[in-house]
Amino acid sequence: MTTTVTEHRRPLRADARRNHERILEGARAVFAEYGLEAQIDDVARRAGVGVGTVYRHFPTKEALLGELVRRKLRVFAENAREALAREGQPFGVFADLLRRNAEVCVADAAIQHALMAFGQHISMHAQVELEELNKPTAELMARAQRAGAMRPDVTVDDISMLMCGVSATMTQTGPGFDWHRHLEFVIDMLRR
Amino acid sequence: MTTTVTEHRRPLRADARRNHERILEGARAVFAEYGLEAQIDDVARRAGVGVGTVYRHFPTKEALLGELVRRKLRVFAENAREALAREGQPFGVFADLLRRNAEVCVADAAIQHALMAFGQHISMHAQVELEELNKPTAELMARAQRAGAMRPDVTVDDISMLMCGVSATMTQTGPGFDWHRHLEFVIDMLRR
Amino acid sequence: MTTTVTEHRRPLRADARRNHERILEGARAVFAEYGLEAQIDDVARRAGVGVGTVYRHFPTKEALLGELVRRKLRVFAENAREALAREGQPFGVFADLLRRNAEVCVADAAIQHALMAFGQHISMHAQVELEELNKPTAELMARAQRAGAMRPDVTVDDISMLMCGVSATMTQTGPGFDWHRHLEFVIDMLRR
Amino acid sequence: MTTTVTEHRRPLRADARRNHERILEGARAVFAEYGLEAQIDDVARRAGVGVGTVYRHFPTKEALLGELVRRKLRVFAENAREALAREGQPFGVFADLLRRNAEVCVADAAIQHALMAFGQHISMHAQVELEELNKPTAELMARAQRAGAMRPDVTVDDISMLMCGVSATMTQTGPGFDWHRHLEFVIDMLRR
DNA sequence: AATGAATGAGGTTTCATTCAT
DNA sequence: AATGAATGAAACCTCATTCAT
Repeated sequence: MTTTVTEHRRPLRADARRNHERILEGARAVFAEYGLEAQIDDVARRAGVGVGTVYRHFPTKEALLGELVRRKLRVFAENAREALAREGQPFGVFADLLRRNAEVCVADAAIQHALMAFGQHISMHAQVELEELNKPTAELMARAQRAGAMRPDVTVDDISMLMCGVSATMTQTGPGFDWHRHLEFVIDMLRR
Repeated sequence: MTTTVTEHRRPLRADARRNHERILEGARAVFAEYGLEAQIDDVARRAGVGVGTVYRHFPTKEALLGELVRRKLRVFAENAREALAREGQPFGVFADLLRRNAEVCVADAAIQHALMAFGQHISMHAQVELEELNKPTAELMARAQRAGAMRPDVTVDDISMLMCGVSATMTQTGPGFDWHRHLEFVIDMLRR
Repeated sequence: MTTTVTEHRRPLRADARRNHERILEGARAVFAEYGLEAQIDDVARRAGVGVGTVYRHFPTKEALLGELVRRKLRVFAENAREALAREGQPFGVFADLLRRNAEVCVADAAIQHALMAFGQHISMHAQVELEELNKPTAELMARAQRAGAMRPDVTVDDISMLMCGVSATMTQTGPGFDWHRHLEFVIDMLRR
Repeated sequence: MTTTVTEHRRPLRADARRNHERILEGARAVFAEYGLEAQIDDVARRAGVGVGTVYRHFPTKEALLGELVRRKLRVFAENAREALAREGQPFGVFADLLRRNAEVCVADAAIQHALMAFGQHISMHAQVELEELNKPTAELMARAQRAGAMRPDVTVDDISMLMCGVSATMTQTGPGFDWHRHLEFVIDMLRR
């Protein structure tokens, strides 16, 4: 696990960095529990800091959500890089990566809401992280495609798009809605 | 295309029904334009009625969205019944139905947001409409499956789930996000 | 009991007069039940007519309340005239009148609220009825004062004022609040 | 006159307490001027604070009125305790207390409306303050009664009830309505 | 740097009154 | 004359954000 500390102009004081973490963790928790309508006050309370402190670290609610999303993307990327180092059937390795990242995702379904709600914005706020994720992902896909185990016309962007659909399922509780099943359908879509 | 007039307890007065329609149309329009954060006042203004009138017809924003969703589902169902009457390759007929309903969907992508945001609730409020849609859909699928042209393990609920994923793509504007492409992936996967 | 039909420009049609009565009775009932914040719609529903009809008969909510108050005053006056015709100890007769009118009052405590809330206005809207009440009351008081049984400095206006205090007690539910007791204190105030 | 500072869980910050006072004073003023229908926005404007601040201090209009009433009751109680320490004829001291508290009352007659309108609730929200008032009042009455200068059957609750009646007179502007006169009737009745 | 009180634009909702049917 | 749908000003309340301490 690499140290994924947010890059700031100057290095934060130890206590400031501790607060930064607590806020992010608090945000994750309350958004997961109450959805996106959770208030900044709730985040602050959960994090055990004042609202002002939250705003010192994140200029807006959107920025806070953005950071949560970016962190998630970094975890995805980290997993992808690990997969790259793994031995085994290229398609199986890739499918396992999708399964693993989906598990990461479902941990706080609220981020899904964020991903949905902010939609277009995300791609702007997380350009860098998206690329970091796409690079190893593309390589894994190329391997599977060269091995003839994956549809040759699928792209990394397609994966984002299809996984976004799986995320949508995570946030729903319709009858027969089961994201594991959705994910396996997606994996089937990619096969051969 | 049958006239899908909303069944109400008592038949509404002519002017009331006209307003009912105008409100729904206005709601569809502003939600499409500004997303779910559009306000009831906006809906009223667009519909050319007073706020009070909107509240007389729909006690809450959720109720209004619910009715929009139900209407959409009724159109889906109507299309499904028509498909049932059509001649041709069962799988092709079914795939065309999915394409056609997706087009209906994209017309006002904001309703997608509603379907996402309200998620869990919708299925409760639209139980009847969902069944009306599922009945002919299931029959179409059974035909295709009997003809050996569709995966035998797919269910109607799977279709809802997968199409919900396609809808998610409609609301996003990521790089390489293209719901037509997403839909064709789904259709390909369902084949055989 | 005299026929206390409201004087209107032209005599109302039979059904209109019936509605007039039903509205007043409905108003009395809902104001008694829900207090002054009861809505005109509630009055209409209770009366079994449309809102428009209420407004045809009473131009404003205040006018409706005014009429309710006037009716009450007319009953008071009627009771006072009856007391005038009665034999017996002048003070006792007067005290009984107060007791009887208080009972009329408590029947719908909400009118009390009206009397409180509208305060100053009432005297303007019910000038005539107030005089009709004051005339026989003054005579009864004069008798009791001549008999040396009532404080000679008490006036009719004092009675209004003191009874208004008793009414206040009716609307309260404090510990030890008992309007019967309050009334007897008032009667004691007037004695000798 | 002691400084009657509101006891709170934690001591409020200096500025918060200042606002607390300003809001209460603003409320007193606007309710006095416009009656109970004055809006929270008016209170805020008069107090020179934002609406949100009013809501932070008092979650509802009723809570605000409740506090105003409690403050008034505390002043009454303070006066009662002072009377207790005074030399002189027990009945005279008591009568003067009633006159003095009535003057306090009339200062903002609108609170009377509050006492009327909210009626039943107040007694619950001001239990403590009421007892603080009743304790010294009961002692003063006992003295006067022992001295044979006051009706022996009158209780503290009776005083509340009768003064509530006097308050009602303050809010009315009928012809001949004069609360000083009403109060003297009450005092005369209590004598002996 | 941290705190949490203050802000006030903006949202929802109500209801006396009007007006088309 | 009766109806009840429509109106919209006004009330209430919330909450992202700012700012004094």
